[in-house]
Amino acid sequence: MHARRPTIDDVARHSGVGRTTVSRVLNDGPNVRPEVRDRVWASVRSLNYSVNPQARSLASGSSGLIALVFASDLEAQPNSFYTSALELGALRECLVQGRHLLTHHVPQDSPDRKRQVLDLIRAQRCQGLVLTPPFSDDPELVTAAAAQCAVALISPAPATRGLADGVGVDDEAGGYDVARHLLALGHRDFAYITGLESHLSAARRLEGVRRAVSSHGLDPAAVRVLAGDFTFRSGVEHTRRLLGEATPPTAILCANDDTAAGALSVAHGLHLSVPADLSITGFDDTPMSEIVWPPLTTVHQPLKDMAGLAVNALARRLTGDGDGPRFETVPHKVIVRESSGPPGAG
Amino acid sequence: MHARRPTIDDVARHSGVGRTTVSRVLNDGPNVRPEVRDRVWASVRSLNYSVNPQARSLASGSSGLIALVFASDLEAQPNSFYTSALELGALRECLVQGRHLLTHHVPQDSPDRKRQVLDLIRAQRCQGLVLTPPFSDDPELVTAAAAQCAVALISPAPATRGLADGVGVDDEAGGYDVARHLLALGHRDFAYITGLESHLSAARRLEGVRRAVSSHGLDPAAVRVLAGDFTFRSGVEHTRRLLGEATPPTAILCANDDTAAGALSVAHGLHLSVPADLSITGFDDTPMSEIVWPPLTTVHQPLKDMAGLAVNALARRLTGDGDGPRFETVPHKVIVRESSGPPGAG
DNA sequence: ATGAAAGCGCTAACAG
DNA sequence: CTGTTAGCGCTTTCAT
Repeated sequence: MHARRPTIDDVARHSGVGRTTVSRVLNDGPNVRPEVRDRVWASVRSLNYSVNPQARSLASGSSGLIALVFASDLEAQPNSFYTSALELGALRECLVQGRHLLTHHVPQDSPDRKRQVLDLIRAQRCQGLVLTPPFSDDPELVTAAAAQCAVALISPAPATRGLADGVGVDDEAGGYDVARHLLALGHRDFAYITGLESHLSAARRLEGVRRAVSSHGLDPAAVRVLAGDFTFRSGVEHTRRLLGEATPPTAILCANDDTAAGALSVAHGLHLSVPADLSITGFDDTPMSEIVWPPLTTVHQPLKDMAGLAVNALARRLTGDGDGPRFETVPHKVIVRESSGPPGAG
Repeated sequence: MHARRPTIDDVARHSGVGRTTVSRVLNDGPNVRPEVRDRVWASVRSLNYSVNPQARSLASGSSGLIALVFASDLEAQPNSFYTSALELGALRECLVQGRHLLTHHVPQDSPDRKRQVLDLIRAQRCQGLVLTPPFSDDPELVTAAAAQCAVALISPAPATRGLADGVGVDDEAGGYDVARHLLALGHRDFAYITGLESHLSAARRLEGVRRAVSSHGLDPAAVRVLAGDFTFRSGVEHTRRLLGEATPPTAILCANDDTAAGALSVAHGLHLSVPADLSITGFDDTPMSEIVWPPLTTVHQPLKDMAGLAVNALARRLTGDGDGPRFETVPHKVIVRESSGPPGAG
């Protein structure tokens, strides 16, 4: 397909220095005269040289690889916006850090998911792992992974926060805040469609909702809770059921935007007007919340930043920052759009 | 973090054979007695050995890397569903082929996008490249890339089909088919919101629409054409303008689902009912088309399969299949949902 | 059918 | 500041 690529020795010869010096220049090492440095870079450009990453990894014993692991199925495209946002954020930070990103999708429910993750580290020689929910909630998995390489967690449960670095919003507060928003609008009768129960971060959102309800002097047990799974479909099914009841809730809070979109869809099908007849809220503030009609009131989560911070934490760790595991809370924000309003306006 | 990993020599010693034999077993090579083969595999398992991919690449001179290149910005998440589908399809086939996928996002409008793509090949030692639109339409880029490594194109324009392998639906026929669907419903007055003009595959959809209109005895020049860019936003803006005209069209065809979602959103904002007052169609059949209300009539494109076939073509090429460039047409299908119906029903 | 030897291109001590 | 010397773990001739 093409001629032999120039090697580091070609550059050394071309610029009249030793191979080690070229290596130093390439790696921004110390102890090289500026003059020589320039000469070497000139040779690099003129020969159109670029280091062979495989050779570098082998020699340095460091692959530079970071894996981003999602719990999903290769067949499905669950929460495309959610995963894309994380991936983009991770990719960008990897670029900055001079590392490479491997994206991996591991079946949610696979019994040997732990094995699959560990195999990924082993087989690819990954040096860092970004674990997303619900993997980031699993102390056993996190412990096993952390024994093999650096680990950073997206939205980890409190139980795993001591085991590895982590980034996330205060999910409980996020739930509390949306619920307060609805209470302020006058709502008193709520339903909450949860995410998969294994995703603890989403479960904490419900706790926040309950706290808000309590703080308003209402009975938190009166919040109807339905077990969803983050999908559009689960939003559809549960909302259909809820709206078939004798006294449907006036507001449905959903564990994420996809679920809320499903709820919205059912409301339309029944010719209800949102928010006059029913308020609906999501979580995440993915682009989906602006795409549906009416645009969703939701809780913003800075997903790209979170992934970037996770990669950054890994990079720090890999270059020898020896602190204990640190959890970084990033700010969330209730974004009020048109899917929420005062109840009974219809 | 952990002890030294076992190397091929450890396995050789453990199973009492030479290093070369182990390598043969690992690579399914010939000339190994079944008995020995079994013994080696047993050692591999018992030592929990796995090959070091970096060392293998270096020694064999083959990285096993395939890059999937998107024209987009790291900041934006354009067509998340579209890119996710392609990525998932490519990932799955890479798994089958024992190769690794590198996903790359190159700024659309970057003047040195060609350089960026070529640098990717050079710097990462990629052996194969999957190019998506509009990169797959650019003969200069494709030619330059094909000189460096194997290339496969997603939805290439006719002009690039002779330069590398390609996969895609018949876009012209897709446009024709949706338009026929609307004509059959009784529509006579159309608007078409295009994608970026550099994406030739989307432009061919418009040609198909025009052909359908002509074949119905209507003037194809009467189709109002608006220059969009595949985004939700462009759907919003153009639809707002269209519906402000004295005689708005009865049907708006969009270059993709995102744009159609934007059109839908405007219709809702104006309290028009879809499809009674206005029919709207998309293209791609991403999950978005089922998420919006009403669900979109659209043209299905088997994106995951397309990406898989592209990777497969690369793999064949890399293992020495010396045919000329082959373009594979995959089937499209009009999916009729509720965003299209007879005009004037409102 | 198997093994010995020679690198792949690079980084990393260690000498100067 | 700079070069010399060893490998990193694997595949690949080439003998046997």
